[in-house]
Amino acid sequence: MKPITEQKLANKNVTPTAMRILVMNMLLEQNAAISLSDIEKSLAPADRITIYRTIKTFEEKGLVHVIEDGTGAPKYALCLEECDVNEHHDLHVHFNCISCKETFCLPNCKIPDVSLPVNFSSTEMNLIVKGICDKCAN
Amino acid sequence: MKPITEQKLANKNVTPTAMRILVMNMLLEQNAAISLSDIEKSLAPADRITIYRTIKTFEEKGLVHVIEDGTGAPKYALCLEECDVNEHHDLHVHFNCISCKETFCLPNCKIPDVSLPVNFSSTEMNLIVKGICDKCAN
DNA sequence: AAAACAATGCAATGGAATTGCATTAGTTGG
DNA sequence: CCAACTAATGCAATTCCATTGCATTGTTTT
Ligand SMILES: [Mn+2]
Ligand SMILES: [Mn+2]
Ligand SMILES: [Zn+2]
Ligand SMILES: [Zn+2]
Repeated sequence: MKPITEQKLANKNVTPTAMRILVMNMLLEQNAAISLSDIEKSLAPADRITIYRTIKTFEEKGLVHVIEDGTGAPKYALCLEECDVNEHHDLHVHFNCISCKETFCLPNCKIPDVSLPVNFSSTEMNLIVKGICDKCAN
Repeated sequence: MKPITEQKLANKNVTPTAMRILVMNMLLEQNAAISLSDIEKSLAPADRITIYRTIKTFEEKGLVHVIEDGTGAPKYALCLEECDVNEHHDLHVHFNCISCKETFCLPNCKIPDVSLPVNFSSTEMNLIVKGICDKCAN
């Protein structure tokens, strides 16, 4: 097992089983967010439900965050270290390229403050930008 | 048929059938976005698939916009007049209250500009804010 | 009225999320 | 090391929702 994989799992008290190591390694290799079925295909013939539960566990433990990019299929990407069981802190923008269909985390692109109507208070924000990514820009 | 209902449908060249009038009236009564199953329950025993196709038609014709609020069930709300077949122009923030679970359009709350990384360009943005709404505030 | 087109209702399909449960692997106290 | 317990897995089954096919019905056009 790569040391980084081991560390990621250990940091969040997730016991490093074979499947979890496979999924974590796959997540570490990505430069875009991936869907459950992406993982299933890549890890076939591994059991679909075990993958599902692995991702659920990762999500609960603050290892990955879900990105609803409007394409129908939720995508997953590794969290920053600061995330934990109780709260995710990925307050960055997510970008869905309408050309290559990839969804990226933009960790340096923070969600700006918005002034809500009076008596509304916010605990969480989610900004999806659609457009053309750098690789697809002509 | 209420004149406003008739007008909404006529404006977008949607022929006013019985089902479409029912659904449009229901949408007009709401002060929060509603899901397909909300409509189904409210209009029971009307045919589920016809409701589904009605909403699809409304969406395509620029009568309603979809809100993916992260709750799993897509919500629908009436568009502003400026929306049309080719493009929706509802660039406002959507708010999902974690207390009452309702999802609201905040038409006066525009999505702020974000500075994307170099060579990324945006065509569309979607901002969901979660928190406590005015009615649920302490 | 006939033909053409649009909308509907019901059946059927398809896909993905979720759960139940029996089995297997891993951990811990004695 | 063994028994007892807990965690993780694999497979079947369920549930839920979106979507399509098709025959029927309603509407518009000529
Ligand atoms: Mn992210
Ligand atoms: Mn809206
Ligand atoms: Zn791209
Ligand atoms: Zn509320």
